Amino acid sequence: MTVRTRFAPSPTGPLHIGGVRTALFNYLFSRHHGGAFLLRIEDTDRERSTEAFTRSILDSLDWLGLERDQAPLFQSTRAARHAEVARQLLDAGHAYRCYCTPEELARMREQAAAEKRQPRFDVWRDRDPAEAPAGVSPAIRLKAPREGETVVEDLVQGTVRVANAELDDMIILRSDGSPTYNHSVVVDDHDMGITHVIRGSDHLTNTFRQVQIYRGMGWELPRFGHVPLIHGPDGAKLSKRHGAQSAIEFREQGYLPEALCNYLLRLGWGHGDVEVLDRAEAIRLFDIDGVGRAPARMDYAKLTHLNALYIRAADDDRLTHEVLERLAQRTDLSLGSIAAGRVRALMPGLKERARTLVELADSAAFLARTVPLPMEPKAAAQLAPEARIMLRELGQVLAGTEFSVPALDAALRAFAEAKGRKLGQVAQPLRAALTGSTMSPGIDAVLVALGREEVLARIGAVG
RNA sequence: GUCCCGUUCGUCUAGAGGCCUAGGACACCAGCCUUUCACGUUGGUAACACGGGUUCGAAUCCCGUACGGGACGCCA
Repeated sequence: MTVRTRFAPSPTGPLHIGGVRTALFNYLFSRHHGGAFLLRIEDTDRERSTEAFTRSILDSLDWLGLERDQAPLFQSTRAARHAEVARQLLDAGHAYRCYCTPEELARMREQAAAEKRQPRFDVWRDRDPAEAPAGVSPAIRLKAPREGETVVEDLVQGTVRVANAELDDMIILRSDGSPTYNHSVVVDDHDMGITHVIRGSDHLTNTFRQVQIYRGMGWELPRFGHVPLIHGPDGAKLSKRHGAQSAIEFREQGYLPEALCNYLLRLGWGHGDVEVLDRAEAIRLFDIDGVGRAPARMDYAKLTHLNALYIRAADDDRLTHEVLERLAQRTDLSLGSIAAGRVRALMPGLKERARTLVELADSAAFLARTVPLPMEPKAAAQLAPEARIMLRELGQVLAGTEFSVPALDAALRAFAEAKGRKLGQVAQPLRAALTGSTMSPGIDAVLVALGREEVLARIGAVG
């Protein structure tokens, strides 16, 4: 049997971090087993679903490199098929028409709560349809079994069982003829030939009821795998105050997609002591049975650490492109081809020090400034009168030095020695003059990236 | 409230009855490296929720308790 998985988001918001992980697990699982990974957009809630969110989700999946094997299926196009299946269930006696009003349902809910049991909503289950009130269009309810138990062999949660007496008769077709979530999911998963349903564990209890539809239709069950949810650092539901939540936000905050995927993969799944895995390794090693059962907390610090690793390993041209795009958003810089060249030239030194693309761009900003540079207070402190005098002399030396790292390094050391100073006492004022900061990549690399003309201009501006 | 699921360092995890004096990673602390900041490197603090069983032996199996999460919609 060829494995077919799917990711089925509803376009009522951007792709959430939990969704990213669910999509990733589905993707990795299908790739690991040489199967297919499909996408279904669950846009049956016409009120809240938007095209913009659909696009946004698609963009995020592309950004993450989770490519699908077929064009997405839009659930809203399948209403007729859902109704058809509901009709078949009705004809086969597995479902019935329910004429309850919302008020009656509320009353049943209350009563069940008072009796400390689950509501069943089954008053029309055995009632004569002839008693149906005129002018009320019925919803269609599934007949849940009353005796025995339903057992789900979950790939993640293990054997999960519930007494059938706990099950209610859920609605599969609303009174307006539209399908409910639990119904359309089953029909679509079946029709799409999905073999493995990997989704958030918030759907686990739905599964017991969905199973009844498969049984009623005589369809083969897919395997289920319910992965635990992601919580915020404090164990509570992930919320805005914790930090980024959607793929878009992580992207904006300068995280690389491969770092986010690596982090999310390791969250709730482990393979020995392996912490860093690229996509190929992930596909090779991932399997659903290795996923833990307990919810995991989001740890932004660990993600950031992983991101730093991936930035260091990333291609310089790619990073330069990302940085220039971010710098272009800023109004305090003069970004031209010269500055772009400097960014590219200094990228090897810059990327060693940045944990996110935001930090990387910030650290490169000085390359796109014009004199006089804005000075951080600590940098200004490096430029005492005698330091300025020293820099003027140093400028004269640099005017005649070859602009290569070895030559500049030698020149700087010779200069410091001649002045009876430590190298740091020369490098720090120079760094301040050139960058406006006390932190930067190695000073030789900065000199080379800036070029002689700009270096002398910046030294002149503080002298 | 009812049902389902879970619980190893602060966090993510390794661990499938003896290999555990419980390993790794992040974070934290200290040292080294050093032209700054990082990186790197060396070392350190730190966990089997609790209580009963089973067993020669339990982090690993069973039961209970506590705590946490999820689900209980004509939402998805």
